[in-house]
This record gives sequence, C-alpha cells and structure tokens, in this order.
Amino acid sequence: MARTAGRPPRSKAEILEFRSKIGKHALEIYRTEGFGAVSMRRLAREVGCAPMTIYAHFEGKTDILRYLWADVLTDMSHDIEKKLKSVVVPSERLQTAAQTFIAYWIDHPDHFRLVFMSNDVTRADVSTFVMDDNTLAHVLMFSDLIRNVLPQEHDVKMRTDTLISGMIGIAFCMITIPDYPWADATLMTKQLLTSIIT
Amino acid sequence: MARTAGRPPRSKAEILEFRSKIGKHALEIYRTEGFGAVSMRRLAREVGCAPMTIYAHFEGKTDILRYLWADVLTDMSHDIEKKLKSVVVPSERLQTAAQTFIAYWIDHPDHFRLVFMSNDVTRADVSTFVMDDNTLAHVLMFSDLIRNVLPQEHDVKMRTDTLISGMIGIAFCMITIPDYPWADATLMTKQLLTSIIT
DNA sequence: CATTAATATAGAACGCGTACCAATTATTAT
DNA sequence: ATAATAATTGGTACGCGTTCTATATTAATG
Repeated sequence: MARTAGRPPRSKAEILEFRSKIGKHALEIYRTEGFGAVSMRRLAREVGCAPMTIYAHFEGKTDILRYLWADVLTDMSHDIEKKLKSVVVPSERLQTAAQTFIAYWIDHPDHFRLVFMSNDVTRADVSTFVMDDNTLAHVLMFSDLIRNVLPQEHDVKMRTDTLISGMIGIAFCMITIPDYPWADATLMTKQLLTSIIT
Repeated sequence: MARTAGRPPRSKAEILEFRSKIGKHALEIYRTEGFGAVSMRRLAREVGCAPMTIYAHFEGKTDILRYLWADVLTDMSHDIEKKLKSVVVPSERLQTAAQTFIAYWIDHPDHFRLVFMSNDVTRADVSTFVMDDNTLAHVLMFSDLIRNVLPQEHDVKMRTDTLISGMIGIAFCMITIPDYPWADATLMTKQLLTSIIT
C-alpha cells in the first residue's frame, strides 16, 4: 500500500504524549493557583509552544479541563472508599457512600464547578461531559451498592441513575443557590435514598 | 436636615428605571438572537450609554442576566399551570407538576443554562443565584402540592427541597451529560417522587 | 453666582478564548 | 536532491468582561 509522499500524520503515541503533557501542566497550574489561572496562552507559554498549536491537539479549553477531572474524581473516590472500610451492612454502605459523595462536592465547590460546570454557556451545543471508563467506574460503584441492598431488583440502572442525578442535584443546588435556606443535606440525602431502596 | 452640597444620589426610582431598561434590552437581544449575543458592549450600544455606565448600576454581567430569569420562570410556570388544569387528584397534580417541570428544562436546555449555569467559573465566590419573591413562589407551589398529598406531614419543607433539588439534578444531568445513556426521565421522576410522598 | 459632590463619559488597557493565514519546519516517497 | 505533505509557528484580529484613569456633566447647597 504505497503511502503518499510527505510527512506522515502524528502517531497515536505522539498525540497522547502531547495531550498528557498539556494535561500535566494544566493540573499543575490548577493545583497551585486555582482554576482561574488555567488559560490557553499561559499553558502554551509554560509548555513551550505557540498558543495555536494547542488547538491542533485539543478542541478547546473544555477539552483540556477534562484532564483535570480524573484527578478530582479519584480524590473523591478515595474519600468514599475510606469511609466504606468500616461499614459492612449493605444499606449502611449505600448510605455512607451517598453522604460522602455529596459532602465531598459541598466541601469542594470549586471542584464541582470544574467537573460539572466548566463549560461555556455560549457553546452550549458542544457536549460538556464525556463519560470515560474512569468516570463510568464511579457510576458502577453505586450500581453495585444498590444491587447489594436490593439483590433481586431488576430496576437497578434506573434507580442508580435517579440516585446519581439526585445526589448531583442536591450538591448543585446547595452550591449554586447558597442564599436559599436549603434543608439539611444529610436529611435530604436520606430522603432521596428512601426512594431508591423501596 | 442640612444635606451636604453637590449632586444628590440617584433616587430609588431612577435606579430601578435604568436597571429595568437594561434588562428590557437584554431580554430583547436574548429572545431574538440568543444568549451568546448578550454582551455588555452591545447592551451599552443599544441602550445608548457608555459601557462603563452599566457597571455603575450592575455588579457585572451575571447581575444583568438575572433579569432574564423571570421571563423564563414564568414561561415554565405557565406550562405547569396549563397541565394542572385538567388534573384534580393531589398525587396526580404533584406528579404532573414534577414531570412538566423537568420536561420544560430538557426541552429548553438553553434556558436551563441561562438560569442555573450563567455564572463565571472564575468568579465562583460570587453568589450566582439570588432568590427573589418570584422565584420563591415556584418553590412554594411545589410545597403546596406536597402538602395536599400529605396533609398531616410536618417534614414538608425538607421534602420540598429534596424534590426540587432532585428534579433540577435530573434535568441538569440529562442536559450536561447527554452522552451517558440515562434512564427515562419520566421513570426517574416517578422514582424520585416515591420518596417524597412516603 | 460659585462650590461641591454624584454621576456619566471617553479612552486605554489587560487577559481571555478563538479564528484565520502566511511562512516555516519536519519528514517522507520519489 | 526534490517534491509533497503534515505540523508548527508567528502574527494579526475580533469580541469579550472587566478595571482604571482622567475628564466632563449634572444638580444640589452656600
């Protein structure tokens, strides 16, 4: 298969390497100086390339920010796993996981905004959130926790999705509408869980 | 009461008038050309004042966008009221209201982003959402609907807040994470409601 | 009238995300 | 070497939200 002349496209490995290099620097900036400090121009400056070169590897800024999600999500996961260690009863495990999940976002509202709200309102057509395997694992964890409480239930997926969107909703509301006197998050989570396990 | 010399501060009425004038133009632009077209510079151009003058009356862009919320919220309210006309059973009324609420946001994702996500991630410290009387009325509507289903229940506030944050969560997730194969929104809403009315 | 304080204005500036383009530079097949 | 193709670069540009400064304008008091 005679390839045409000219410089060949970047190899898969080269693409990944560049992307992860950018992601690494973005994470560094984000960790030390916060979210607002992460900008395309600065990223290019620190990596040592022209600002426009980044656009050859990423769709845009949101595409870069996805590299920060993994960091936050594993951080949250560790919180949950730590709490789950001392809990054995299935229903209590589900309860603990849900409470820890919500508490994490409320305690780290900037992380929540980064993961769930780091999109441009003007670019609403572009899909913000892309589920990768890592993210999906967190969903599956809750799925398993529910299954352990309701072994013979077959609506597990629907219940899982309801729980997850409900938990995210509680965190979302308490973070973005802090002026409203929301009921206690723990109680709301409990209330939400009653619908899932009945 | 000897006032100091000099030009007196703007009267309350003047302030309100200017603010509502800006809001009116913002709404006009938003309606005809969408959210992305609303900008401070253009707003100033159309209103006929210097861009900086706006900053004397508004904290920033988010402060202006709040004027668009009322429009969206009453639009949604009308949807719910229309649907509720033919429903009399309290539990069905609650069900209908909830389903319509969620359907509205899913059908108008740009409105959802405008109301709930029109904040700057970099300015996370500033409270995005400010509850005014109009917004509060919608909360109270759900509160009443729940009370009608559970007349002797005293946890109505907590249940209301759980329902509202849960509904917003469902809409939020389905809008911002469209790639994930969410369970049917109607079923999730039903599932969510089971916790509220038990 | 003059003084004085509140307000409005113009203009420049900063950094931002993003787009476009012409000029390289790198790498391959011929 | 040469030609062809991909990748990168630099520069320019647009509009954005926002801040700053200096200068007018306004409307009250003395």
